[in-house]
Amino acid sequence: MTKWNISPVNSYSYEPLRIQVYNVLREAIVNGEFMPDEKLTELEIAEHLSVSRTPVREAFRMLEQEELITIIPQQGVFVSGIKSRKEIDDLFRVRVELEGLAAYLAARNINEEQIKQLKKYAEEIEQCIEENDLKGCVRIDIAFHRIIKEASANKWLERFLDNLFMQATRFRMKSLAQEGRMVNALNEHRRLGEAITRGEAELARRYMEEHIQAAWKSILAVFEEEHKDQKGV
Amino acid sequence: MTKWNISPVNSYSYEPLRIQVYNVLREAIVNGEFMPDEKLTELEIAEHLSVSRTPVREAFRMLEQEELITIIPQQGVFVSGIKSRKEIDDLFRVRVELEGLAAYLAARNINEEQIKQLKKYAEEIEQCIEENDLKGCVRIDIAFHRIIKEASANKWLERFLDNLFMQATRFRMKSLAQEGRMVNALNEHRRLGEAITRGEAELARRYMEEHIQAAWKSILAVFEEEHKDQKGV
DNA sequence: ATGGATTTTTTTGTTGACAAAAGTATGATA
DNA sequence: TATCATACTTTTGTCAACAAAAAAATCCAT
Repeated sequence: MTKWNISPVNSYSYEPLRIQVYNVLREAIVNGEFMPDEKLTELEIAEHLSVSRTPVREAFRMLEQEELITIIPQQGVFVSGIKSRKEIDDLFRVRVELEGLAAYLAARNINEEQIKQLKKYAEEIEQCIEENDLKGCVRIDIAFHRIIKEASANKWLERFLDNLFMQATRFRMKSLAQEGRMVNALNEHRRLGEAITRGEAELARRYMEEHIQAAWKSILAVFEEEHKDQKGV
Repeated sequence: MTKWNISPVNSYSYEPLRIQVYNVLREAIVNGEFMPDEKLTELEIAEHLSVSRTPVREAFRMLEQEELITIIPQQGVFVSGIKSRKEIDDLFRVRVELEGLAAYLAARNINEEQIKQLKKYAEEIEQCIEENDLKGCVRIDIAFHRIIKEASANKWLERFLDNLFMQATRFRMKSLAQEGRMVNALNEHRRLGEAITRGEAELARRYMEEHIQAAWKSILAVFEEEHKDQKGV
């Protein structure tokens, strides 16, 4: 039973099992613990986590709405995977728009506490780059975007960005690993953070749009590289 | 047992019960069959639809991800309702952006079949206005936006717009019922449809943004009217 | 009557059992 | 050997029963 490395659920938690199972599975999918297109069977997951099928089924229904899995009735549950260039384009086309809006709103709403955090991350990421700490970079990149998302203080925007973010996560590491991408991202973050801090909303939006577009291009490059000898398969 | 007027499920359908229940409940919520903040108990819904609690529970998990209901663990399921001005603002702030993007993409992707439909709706809505047929207007307004959404051919955009659209539906009727709003909406639709048909993407985006902003203002007016003597309650 | 503790009822959370469909293996026939 | 029908296994869909928590009702003391 060591097929997967997924955290157990906590029997002493007051949270319903379905929510714990949901969290465990979401993490596992986002972190690539399950392979894309892999079939997840209720019983197997349930036994791994030592719960019955019911909470697993309910967790599946929740994950389905976020496109992390695909449920085909009477057949089963399959892990979603980004498989075509169009899917990447669809994802980033929307992300450019929504992250841009988030930056715009953040520049108008951000409070002192959040500004302080933004500055802290700016310093930390600089250090990560010096040490060539890829994982640290990814962690801070995520935190940076989270602050802006929260500062936008718009429920729908936050929800949608969460969805898109999870989908993009699998690519983030590979993208940042590219030569020069990390340093570019740092610079993009810096001027973006400054624009938000100064409350220049339209400028912040433009910088964010350019930042996401750069990430888009970078991820496409990774994708094309991975698929260059699989054309027409 | 005539508390609600909700459609029964079809025992001969091949669709799993959870999906049928989900569809029934979604329609009921969007059409205002349930009151906002009303508590839905599993057993009551199950008995109404002559199914067991299991498919009802699974339908609840699906509806939760769309914010149509709020689930509080160990307490129950409550119908969501738009209750504050900020919630309307949050909704429309994002909708302006996403509908605008949809119009932009539609102008670049739309096919002959969809153009024909767009023109058909333009004629039909004119007739509805003459006959002062409010329900017809709403129906066509929905169809009009659906065509543009589908023409955008972006999975994420379509999903998010669906979510926002459902939330806005409860207000749509009241908004269009306002003096002059129907005629304005018609004109906005017309120039928007023409821009899309001609493939003028940036123009289509601007027209759509203005159209959604007008709807926003109109809905705010309705909302303020309804709450003008409830300040500070 | 009012407030608070206690019992009763209702409702949610979880489980295991059964039915039905899909998937897999077996075997006969050409 | 390939193909098709049949039996077998696995997996999903649904249900009913039980456990535990929350909500409601009852009772008592003031």
